[in-house]
Amino acid sequence: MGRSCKFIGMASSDAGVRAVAGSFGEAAASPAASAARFRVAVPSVASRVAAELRYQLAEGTLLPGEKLTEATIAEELGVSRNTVREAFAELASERLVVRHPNRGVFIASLGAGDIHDVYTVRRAIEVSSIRNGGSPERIAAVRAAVEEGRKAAEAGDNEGLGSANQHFHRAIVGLAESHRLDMIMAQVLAEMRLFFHKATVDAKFYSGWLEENDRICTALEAGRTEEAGELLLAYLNASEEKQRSVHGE
Amino acid sequence: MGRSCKFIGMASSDAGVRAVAGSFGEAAASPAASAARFRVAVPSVASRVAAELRYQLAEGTLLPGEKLTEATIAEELGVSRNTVREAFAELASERLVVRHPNRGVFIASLGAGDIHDVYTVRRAIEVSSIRNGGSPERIAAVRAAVEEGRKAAEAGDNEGLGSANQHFHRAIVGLAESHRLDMIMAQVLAEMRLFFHKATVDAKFYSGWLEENDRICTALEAGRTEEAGELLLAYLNASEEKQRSVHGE
DNA sequence: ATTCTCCAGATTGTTCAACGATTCAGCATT
DNA sequence: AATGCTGAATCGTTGAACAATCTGGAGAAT
Repeated sequence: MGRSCKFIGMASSDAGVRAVAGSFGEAAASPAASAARFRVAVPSVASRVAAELRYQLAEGTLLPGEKLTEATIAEELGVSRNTVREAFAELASERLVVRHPNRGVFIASLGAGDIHDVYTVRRAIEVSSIRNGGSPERIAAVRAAVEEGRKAAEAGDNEGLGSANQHFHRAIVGLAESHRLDMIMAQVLAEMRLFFHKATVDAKFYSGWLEENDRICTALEAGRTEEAGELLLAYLNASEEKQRSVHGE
Repeated sequence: MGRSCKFIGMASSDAGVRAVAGSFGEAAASPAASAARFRVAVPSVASRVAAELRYQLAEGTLLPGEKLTEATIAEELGVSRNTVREAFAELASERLVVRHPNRGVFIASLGAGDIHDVYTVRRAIEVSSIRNGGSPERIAAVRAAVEEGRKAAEAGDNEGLGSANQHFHRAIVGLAESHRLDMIMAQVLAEMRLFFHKATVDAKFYSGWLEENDRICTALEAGRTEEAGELLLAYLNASEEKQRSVHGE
């Protein structure tokens, strides 16, 4: 019986579209796709299920370590078990869930080692991106993220503050104008979001990096990319240290 | 009717195992998995199908742009269409195939833009890894890859030469001891393999980088990581340029 | 009391068959 | 030549089924 598909449209911002965006994002790559450039992006049901789960995951409805039962989710969302399975495959490829053969899929949880690992990736791609500078437009995007953070701070919007920080770092990676780097960064940030629910938004946690971001951005605008890279690196190291202290060990 | 599963075991070296390795590779991350640490790694059928396709892809049996029909492959490999579908999802997440909704999946092909993109990723993670040095064991692994290349050159083994080069660069990323960076590198290399079939192994293509690798490795061993990074960066830039010239535009 | 064996219940992995939806190519129409 | 239609092929999704595997506990053995 076809149910009401109540989860349509509540996809998590960009995640839901990405799966489909990938199918026409490489217009230059596949000649056959050049004709259908403006295809209407209607994500498959599987992708929407994945998006819904991503949403609940970012929202904190689903907690790390929790088990996801195929049948349950299939019924809850009114889709076939097979479709849920495809959604799981999608999420597993993003490391948001872990598959244990014959046991099921569990929401991923970052261990102490993973924290260092994630920050290693961030150091690699963020510092590399900023050291090579970027077009004026891309630099402007970085500045915009700094402004966004400042406004959120003034408004006392803690939620917006965290999101602005993510925009800042995403904008930095954006300097490189590399689709693949953007994807990697998005994935890493998604993994970290999973984690932030433990280290609940700590007021002190965000203190300080507002001006830090400003300084980094200023150095970047002035063309002192080497200095910007150093500042960013220092920030990432400090951030990792903070995370580690918050998260035991 | 259960067929003979003739493709069991012919998985492409590491690719086939990786999907499963991921399910118990994070022993520290998921506490629940600690008990079943030594589980026998029997990849699911879907993973084996994916491995088989990866193999044919690396082998050149399947060419970029080619279409993969679900039903055909399902019959050829004696598995269900649904399973093939899961395999496709796996490959799509690795960018080895591209999904066109309602049209099918096609073997990915790298365009001019993708080349630059891929090299941007490599510059970011390889240079970052080498600049931070690494443990003696990891450095020894880099040296081993250089030796492997030298021996292959002496033996006139062109095939082994290319593979040694990949080992070299993988060893460099290995310096960072980051599982995620390793995965990213493996994926990027897999993508490039797809591409090399066009720029058929050109003798001149490999000329020069043998000593280049040696010099990079020597600098690394001497602790001159900054210099090693510069050399590596120069190599990557030159390599990208070569690729671009070979590949039109 | 601890360990071992074994069994029943639950969940996953995989297959199969079916149906609507979408695309594509060829042909007819204007 | 451009447009619109029709039919075949393929994809997306569903639902049901079955074997394989895991889980947890009851009972037996030490």
